[in-house]
Amino acid sequence: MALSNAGVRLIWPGRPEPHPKSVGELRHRRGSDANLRLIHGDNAAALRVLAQSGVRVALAYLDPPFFTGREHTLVERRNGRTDESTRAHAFDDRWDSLEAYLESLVERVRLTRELLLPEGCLVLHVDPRTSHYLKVLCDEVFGAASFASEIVWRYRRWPSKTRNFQRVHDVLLRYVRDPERPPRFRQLYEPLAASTLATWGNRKQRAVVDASGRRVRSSKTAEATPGTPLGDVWDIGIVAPVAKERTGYPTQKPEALLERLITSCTDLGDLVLDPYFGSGTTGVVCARLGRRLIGVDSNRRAITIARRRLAALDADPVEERLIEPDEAAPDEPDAARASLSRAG
Amino acid sequence: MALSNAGVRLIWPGRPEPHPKSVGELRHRRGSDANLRLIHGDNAAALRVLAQSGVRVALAYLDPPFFTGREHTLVERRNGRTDESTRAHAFDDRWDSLEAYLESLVERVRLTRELLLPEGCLVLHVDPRTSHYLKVLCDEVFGAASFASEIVWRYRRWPSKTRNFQRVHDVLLRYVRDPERPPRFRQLYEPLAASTLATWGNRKQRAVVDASGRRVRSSKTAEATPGTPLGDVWDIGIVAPVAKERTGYPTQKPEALLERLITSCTDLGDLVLDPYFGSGTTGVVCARLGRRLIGVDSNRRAITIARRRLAALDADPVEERLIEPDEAAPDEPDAARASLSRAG
DNA sequence: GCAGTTAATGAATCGCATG
DNA sequence: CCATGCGATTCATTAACTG
Repeated sequence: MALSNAGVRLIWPGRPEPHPKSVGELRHRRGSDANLRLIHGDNAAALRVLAQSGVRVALAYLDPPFFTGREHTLVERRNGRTDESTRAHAFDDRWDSLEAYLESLVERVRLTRELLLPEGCLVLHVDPRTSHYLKVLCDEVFGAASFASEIVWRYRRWPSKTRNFQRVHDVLLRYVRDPERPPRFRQLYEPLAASTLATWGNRKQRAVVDASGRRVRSSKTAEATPGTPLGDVWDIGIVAPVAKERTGYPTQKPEALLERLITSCTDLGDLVLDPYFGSGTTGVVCARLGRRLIGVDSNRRAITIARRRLAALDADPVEERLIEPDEAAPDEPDAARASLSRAG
Repeated sequence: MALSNAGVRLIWPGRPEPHPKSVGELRHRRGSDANLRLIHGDNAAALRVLAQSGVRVALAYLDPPFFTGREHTLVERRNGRTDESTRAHAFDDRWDSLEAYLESLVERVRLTRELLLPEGCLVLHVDPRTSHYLKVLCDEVFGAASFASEIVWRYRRWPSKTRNFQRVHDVLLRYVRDPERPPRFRQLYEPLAASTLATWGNRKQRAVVDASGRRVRSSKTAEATPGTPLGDVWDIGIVAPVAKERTGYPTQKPEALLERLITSCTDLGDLVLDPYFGSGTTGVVCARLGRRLIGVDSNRRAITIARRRLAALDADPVEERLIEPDEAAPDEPDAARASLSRAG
């Protein structure tokens, strides 16, 4: 039986219907490499502008706030050391209610879906305390048949004292745009299980069937196996607190995680979208793997950190500022601008 | 912010309100060890009877059908070989709709919750395609604050050809009865990560904090570490097709999985409830670990297989037959009885 | 009737964990 | 080291409905 969720719906008092909004415009600021676009502004508004301009992406990776109820800050890092004096606002993860949080996210998911190529996919990175609500809502947006995978990212961290199992995983919900069409997918492999290796070495097995067509046994072949096809539970270390990879931006995701996702779900030259760009790990991996990118973040410092990381890879991303239709000033001077000039 | 789901509710046309039903009665059949009770009959009806008799359990493990849309069968196994000629009905996993499936399960969850000790917990073992709907519904039954863990069971299996990540995990949703009270919990440990072992060996680390109370570094201590506290992602092998552990019953769960759960969530002598008993793996582990058990299954062959497995451990479980109030015959003869007599 | 959609059936598959 | 069995796979095909 195909999983159909027709009729099952998540509701709450005052849940709004989606409705169109007027779009803003993008103003170019600096940079020369149009394969890497960083957009400073509200992501919902940016997604509307991008939709109107006809942009279509192979992969959208969304790493939104996790409903922690906290305001998250970032620290400057110089020579691998944090400088506490420069602690600044990164993003606000305080919400009036679970409903408000879900509404905000599902609106972005809905807008992002419009930007997917027919063979494209969306990956929503969340926490196992909210993933279930979001899965139900995303099933409503995409249709349950478009659900592809619940990817479990298993990491290791400093244990906390609790009368419960340590929470050591995040959840990545993957949806394809069109379930009828084979999605972009490159088969990756992981090492064989120890027991298989012990029994079979790295030789492929072949099923042996008898005259009546029933299988009787397996046999070893001369062919070497590349490993077992990659599963949906990924054991990847977090970015260690002292790692060189650290940017000082909170909730930074490891490059290995993004690399696996981008390699699996896109081809060389494909366009990747990240509406919650943060310190730009997605951008770094895209630059390294030859994928094009659009990253959006409402925080000026995030854009600056991402720009520096990309500059270190000899990339010069185009930077744009989103002008929303109701903004009075055409291109207001903002406080961060001076510091950016120094940085650039 | 504590996760509150007040106001968010899963609905569908015709979703029923829970309502009380008249209870049946249990009729004793055979067996002498009242620490192990096997009940043959509909589990919802059995849960009502148990509630009325005042039974309270420390752990309820529910392993319901996974919404596969198939009828599952079992085969006889003699000397580790399957005999195809004896293929028989095990359980029916065909449903009119997702709604019907959810309704059936959530009713059992609601009834099971009533049987939990204040410090007890319920674990619902499901599939990542339905886990999200069930989590939303269970949050409604228990309150979101009672949600303890999403446990991910990662296993290894034969890969299938698909343009997607191989699905290699199940989900176990754990809820505590009373979030205000410390639940039964025994801290288990797993081996340290390879990188930790390389740096620290098996010595415990101690956080070193400076005068201002901020942590500056860690130091090695003389104390040996028992490992890292057990996480919520469990890597446990499936029961191999040729393993001695195999019963011939479909969807059999490995003893290692139940052992970890039961050891963590119960003390010696505690009562465990399994309303979807199947071939009785929960019972085998309970008998081995000195826990008491109530297992319920509507399939006569399942009860028979479970009884045999327990007999092999020198246990003689009490077997009961549930008589529902609307049943005409007081204790009807059933076909399986003769074969059971031979077995017993 | 016929096209279109859905459900049931059959075939292919190879890594895993025993014995 | 070698033999063994198989699937809470997935994919393709056929059969059975529906309008």
